[in-house]
Amino acid sequence: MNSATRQRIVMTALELFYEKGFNSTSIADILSRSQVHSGSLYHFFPGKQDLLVAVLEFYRDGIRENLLDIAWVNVDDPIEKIFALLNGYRTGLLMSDYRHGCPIGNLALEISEPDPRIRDLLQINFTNWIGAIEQCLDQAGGRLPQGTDKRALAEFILTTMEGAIMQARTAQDISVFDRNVGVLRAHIDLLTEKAKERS
Amino acid sequence: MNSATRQRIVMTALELFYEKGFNSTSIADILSRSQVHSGSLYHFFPGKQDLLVAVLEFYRDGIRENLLDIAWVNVDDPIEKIFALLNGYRTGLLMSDYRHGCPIGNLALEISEPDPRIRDLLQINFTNWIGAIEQCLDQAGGRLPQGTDKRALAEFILTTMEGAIMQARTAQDISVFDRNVGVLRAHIDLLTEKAKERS
DNA sequence: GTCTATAACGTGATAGAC
DNA sequence: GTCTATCACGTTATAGAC
Repeated sequence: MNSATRQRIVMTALELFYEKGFNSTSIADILSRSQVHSGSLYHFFPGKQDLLVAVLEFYRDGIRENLLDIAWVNVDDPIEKIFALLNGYRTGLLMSDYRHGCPIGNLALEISEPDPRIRDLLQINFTNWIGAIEQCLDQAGGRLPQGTDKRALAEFILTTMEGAIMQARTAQDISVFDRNVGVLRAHIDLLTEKAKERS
Repeated sequence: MNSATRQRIVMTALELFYEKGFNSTSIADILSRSQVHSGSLYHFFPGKQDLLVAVLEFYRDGIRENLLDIAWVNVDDPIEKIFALLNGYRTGLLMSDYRHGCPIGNLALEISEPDPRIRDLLQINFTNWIGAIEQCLDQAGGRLPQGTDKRALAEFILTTMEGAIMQARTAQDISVFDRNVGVLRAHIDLLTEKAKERS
């Protein structure tokens, strides 16, 4: 079930979907980059959609070790964890010359009529990301005003990330990303200031 | 140059790109829905990319009358104009059963290697939108703290809109859109409160 | 499980009469 | 400018030997 070939296929598909999008990636692209032959691929995956499912499952299962743990190395403060994660996407943009944004976000906008498996997997990936941020906000506990809706704020942080990436990619200019994150930082600062006043 | 046929082709392409995306829309789709024959289409447009250019030019040239004027009917307050515009996208999501997000945002994420014409047109469409919001913020003048970077805030509002749409579409749930707009509203309220303190 | 060969289809695009 | 017919190609997917 998890042969080396299968893994290579999934990782290659992941890369290509990330760089070019799902529709613009052909099976032939995947075959040539992964050095696998058509028969092998179709042995593991009935069709292209199933390949996408496998990729989304990989993201879902690896969010901790492939994303969060890497971004949070040497970062302890829960608020700074949030900005460290955003900074990871910033680095991805720069390193890839604006080809790599957020893999889930790209797919979420590209797939207009997803089959239910795919829609659910996109959603669970977003939900897990939001959940991780919400945990940070919970840990930041008293620094936020009483009654702050931490779930809504976590969703808003995802929103900021996705929107900032979209604009930076289009402009091919990181400064718009930085300004967006700056406004988010300003908002969180206003919240922490407000929390201090009360105490 | 602007025959009825040409217009019908452009409007049909606009609709289909909006609903299904650029790559997932075939020339055949456009021909059948617009009731035009292949020869006519290729008479006006050398290729599919040129059709996208025409669509993006239509958005660029019509932002005032097709978007802003409609959203701002009976809305005078500059801050409320911002939320009225966001509410227009909310309505679009609901009316289309989450198929219609932001046409520019969708294309911006879908087109991974745009030719320069297309990238420039995506960018100018974003810039015009941001500029309209910035004008609102300028009009709201003294209600914001001195030294507020209104351009950055306008970019951030676009970010909020795009991210909120992305999440609402994926979840097929308008409440996440509303919560995102709610956090944006809270941020702007905090800014106006802060401006009042000073005076 | 892996390989080669190829089928079946949809795609963007063209030719040429009218 | 519009129409029909069709090409050349790339696509997903399959067949069948090994």
